[in-house]
Amino acid sequence: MAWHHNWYVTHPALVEDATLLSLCVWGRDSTAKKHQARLQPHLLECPCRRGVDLDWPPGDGVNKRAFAPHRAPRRRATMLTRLFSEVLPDVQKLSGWVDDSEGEDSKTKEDDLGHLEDDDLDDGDAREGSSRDQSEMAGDDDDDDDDVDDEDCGDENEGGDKPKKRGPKKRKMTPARIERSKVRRQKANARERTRMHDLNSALDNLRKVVPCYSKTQKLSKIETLRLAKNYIWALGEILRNGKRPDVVSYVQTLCKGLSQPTTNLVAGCLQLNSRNFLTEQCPDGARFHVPNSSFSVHPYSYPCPRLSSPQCQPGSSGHMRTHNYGYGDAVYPGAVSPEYNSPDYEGHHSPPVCVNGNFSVRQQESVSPDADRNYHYAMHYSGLSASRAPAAHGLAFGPSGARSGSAHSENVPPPFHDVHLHHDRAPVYEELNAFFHN
DNA sequence: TAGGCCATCTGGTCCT
DNA sequence: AGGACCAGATGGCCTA
Repeated sequence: MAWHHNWYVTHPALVEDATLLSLCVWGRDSTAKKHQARLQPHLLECPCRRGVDLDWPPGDGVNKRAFAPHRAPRRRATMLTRLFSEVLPDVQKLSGWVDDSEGEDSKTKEDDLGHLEDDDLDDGDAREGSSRDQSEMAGDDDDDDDDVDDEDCGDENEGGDKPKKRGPKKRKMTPARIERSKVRRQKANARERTRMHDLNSALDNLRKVVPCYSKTQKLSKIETLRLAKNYIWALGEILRNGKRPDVVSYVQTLCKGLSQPTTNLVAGCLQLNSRNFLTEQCPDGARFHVPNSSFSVHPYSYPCPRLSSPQCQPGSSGHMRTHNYGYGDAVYPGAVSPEYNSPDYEGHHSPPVCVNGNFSVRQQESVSPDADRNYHYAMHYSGLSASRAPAAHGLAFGPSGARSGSAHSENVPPPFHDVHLHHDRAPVYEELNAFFHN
């Protein structure tokens, strides 16, 4: 459904017609009705425009973004609503709450989104009312001393003889009450700010542990959540299937539902990071070979503007290379050479992600005895190549594994530090470790 | 300039 | 009463 001017147009091909209709109505053109009749079956009036005199296009000085058509995206579900609609079904399946086929999965998602779209449209009405209510509430606040009278007036205006509202009467707003209310509001605002900052900090932490991390080009909130969901899902699939994933399906899983720019970013990271894997594990290496760091296009590559930037071109001082971060010759996904000077890429903050199925354990930089007693460190799906990182290859999961991984612990980048698992999960990872190292 | 993303303010609701 | 959480509204910033 395309959005245009004052209407939702149910078919993109009708956008131009809708434009014409908009202009006719705006210009009080007599042909407006004719156009409207023709388009009627395909139009849905913008809910927030109902009952409002048309003033399109808005003149100078009018906040065009506040104007209905441009506010259309805001009718979409909020981030959390979307998140739940997208993530919850997968999480449920992953955790065994529900069991359905893959085919039904995508259908369910589409249905969910469809519901959302429908709800969004309906929401317009609700919001209109809500907005009206809010403005009335605001009016009450502004009119402080008259609020009780206003309320009574409202009743009289509507019904005349209607009985007065029952319930507690609003207390008159004295200056002291207004002041208290103000202070309360300010405190609430401060709390809300803090709360949102905490939420954002948590999201930042999440950004650091999903497969693609860049300090300067941050994933958006919703994309971070989507990628995290996909990442969890991909890891779950590996556990379920018990075999190394195909690089293509791994990338596809990670990029499922992501926007094109994010897909490019993630694919770029994985392409970069899988370089080692690709050249070592593909007998027909040419298929995935990334010659001279130029990241030539193969059937599964994604065009990444950043990767095609001059900095990334062969011969430039900033061309991308894998980077030794002090883990022997470990190659970290997202890691780039120090020679890659672009501040945009902070590959070393990315978690170890790999498509070759090798796990490794990261040890905290300095582990207190207490921490060591209570936790062992999470396994990461690592980009360590078996042949290039023999130390990592031999790591074991669980407490002993954590200790064995401490050889390079001082080099662990900060983002990994707060990732740890409780001991009661250790057997699972030991089992995993055994599997992946057989 | 439209659209995406974000921060902030705000009022409502629920809970303690 | 007050805090946590939520969602709507709004305006700023950035990018294609």
